[in-house]
Amino acid sequence: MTLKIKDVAEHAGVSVATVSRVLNNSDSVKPDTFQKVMAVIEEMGYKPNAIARSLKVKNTKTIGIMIPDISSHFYPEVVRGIEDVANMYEYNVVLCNTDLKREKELKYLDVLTEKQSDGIIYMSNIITDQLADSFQNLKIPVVLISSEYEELPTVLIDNVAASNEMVKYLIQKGHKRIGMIAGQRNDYIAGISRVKGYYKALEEAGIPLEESLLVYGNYRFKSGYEGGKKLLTQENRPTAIFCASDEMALGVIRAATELKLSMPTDLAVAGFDNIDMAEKICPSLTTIAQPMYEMGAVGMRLLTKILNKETIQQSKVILNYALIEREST
Amino acid sequence: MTLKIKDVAEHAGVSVATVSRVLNNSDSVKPDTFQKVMAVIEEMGYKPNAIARSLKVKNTKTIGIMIPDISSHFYPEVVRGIEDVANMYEYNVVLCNTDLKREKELKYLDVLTEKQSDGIIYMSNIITDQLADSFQNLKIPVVLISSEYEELPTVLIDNVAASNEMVKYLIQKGHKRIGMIAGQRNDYIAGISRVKGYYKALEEAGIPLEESLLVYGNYRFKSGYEGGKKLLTQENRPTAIFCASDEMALGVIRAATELKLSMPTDLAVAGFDNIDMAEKICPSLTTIAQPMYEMGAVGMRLLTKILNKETIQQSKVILNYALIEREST
DNA sequence: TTGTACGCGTTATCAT
DNA sequence: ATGATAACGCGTACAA
Repeated sequence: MTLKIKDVAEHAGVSVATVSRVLNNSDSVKPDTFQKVMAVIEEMGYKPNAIARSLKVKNTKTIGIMIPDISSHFYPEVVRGIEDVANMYEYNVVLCNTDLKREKELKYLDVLTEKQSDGIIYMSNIITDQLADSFQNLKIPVVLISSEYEELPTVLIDNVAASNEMVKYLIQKGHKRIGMIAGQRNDYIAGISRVKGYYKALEEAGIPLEESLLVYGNYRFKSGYEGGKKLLTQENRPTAIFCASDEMALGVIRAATELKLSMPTDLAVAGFDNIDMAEKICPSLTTIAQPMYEMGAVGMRLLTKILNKETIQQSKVILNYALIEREST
Repeated sequence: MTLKIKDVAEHAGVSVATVSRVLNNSDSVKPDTFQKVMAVIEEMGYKPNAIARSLKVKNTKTIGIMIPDISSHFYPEVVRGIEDVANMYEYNVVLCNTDLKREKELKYLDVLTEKQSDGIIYMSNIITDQLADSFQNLKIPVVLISSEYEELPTVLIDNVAASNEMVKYLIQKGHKRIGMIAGQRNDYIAGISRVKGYYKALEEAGIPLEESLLVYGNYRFKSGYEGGKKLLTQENRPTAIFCASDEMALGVIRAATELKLSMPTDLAVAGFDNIDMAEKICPSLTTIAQPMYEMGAVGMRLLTKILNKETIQQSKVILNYALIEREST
């Protein structure tokens, strides 16, 4: 049987109330008794039971992180940002991989609720109405990262502007036939928005759109590889390819290498995200840097504010991105 | 105020005991009443309070994962394996990034204890005696992954054999001057063991050891890059370099590229781990595949067995590795 | 098969 | 400044 507050109280010759007081150094307790109780706690190696405490105080200092898959790039860095500031505010994080499966999401929402999590951070670009419904019915606050849904608090970058800037940059480099490997069509943030920026840049430059230059992927390497093969084997191939994710850009680089195209002379490749590998591979990758760590940190900070019932001036936080020029263009 | 079991009981016209029974479908409850109670639960949208439950049943269905840094390669995949089987057994995981800092480790150990975690999975190659002490004093079970400490249960691969095999492979390829970028000197698993395998292979082939061909790094890209520069700029440079991690191998590839060496003709490079990028970069990387997902899954499975007090036949699980030949050699 | 009542380990209110 | 005690929401003997 593990030690309880009562055992400490008896050994110290005080009441449990007093022990509780020194534990939370609340109220006023005479310095003498404080010392005495502290000594006994040390000596016995007593550790308070946070579960019992939570039952009483109605918070658990625990939040849930819902992401598609921790083993996919982009997320670990964000999660690290979340955990670091969670840590500063004495929160723990429980990790939930949803694989974007509806049942898993709902199941986790249930479990997190039942375990009385104080809040939830949800990440992944696609939010269905049904899921949003569940969020609304939740009694615990939710913060979105790189997602958007009506009035829910969120932190992200301006995806349209970022992709627009990247395509403009490619145009300035002299490219006229610019292909794009886009994200998913039902993904407002990383899918639709980035295509929008691409279209906008071409229009502004007076370059006609060509349907055959736009293919869709799912952000993963394989889809980039396949999309790259498709774009590069057609007659009159593009001289530059812009990808909605770095992983897909790596796929394009591999495809180009197999086709004996050298970069950036034969082909320019640009990505999106700036995952850590972007600067490590050869050729290193020109890309849009999303402040991943910061997105996590800011998202968690926002959540703590909500949990503390502080007034938040803006519930949609737009972070800065940056175009990073490297060897691939 | 949120719903309690009592509210359900009143609405259903039964006692709280009965409601509790249908919730845990324990004991025997008449099908009629079962249905009735279930209906009320549904209708009211009642969700049990897992905290109160935990206080009573003395388990939380939550385990802690302690790793150095989720944003460093290798870990996300392992964590995914852990989470998947944790999920199967209805456990949740709380993620703890320790940065290998002693105070953070101890702090997390405390918090996990106070929050009554059912178990802990600890990952990171270096375990000090002091930390092991804390483990021993812990009342909750610990499983190690890719670590080793006396009798603590663990899952890992045979690092000596794996590195030995890789170096032998390089020798068979005709290399005589083989450099190595090793891990840390105080790291028994990924540091010392892999050097041991390297030495062994050289000795077995009758190749004399040369001190200048062995440099130490810390598994990260930068240390690989610097080590690579060092090895490749010395007179009579090695024709092959074996790295104790893929990240360091990527560093070597970058260094070699900058020195205008082409792979594998001028230089062969081999890594260790088989992180997902290993097959995506150019040249793709020859490496030792550690079954990362499986290591996590098996580790968690081991923990559930311990938690269920099942008898475990072996507390040290050695998993299979594989040498994967790719373009870099 | 169902209900009553106690206990899980805390915190917080109200006295003293 | 300190102590007694009632919650917190649930599971489970023990009774019925």
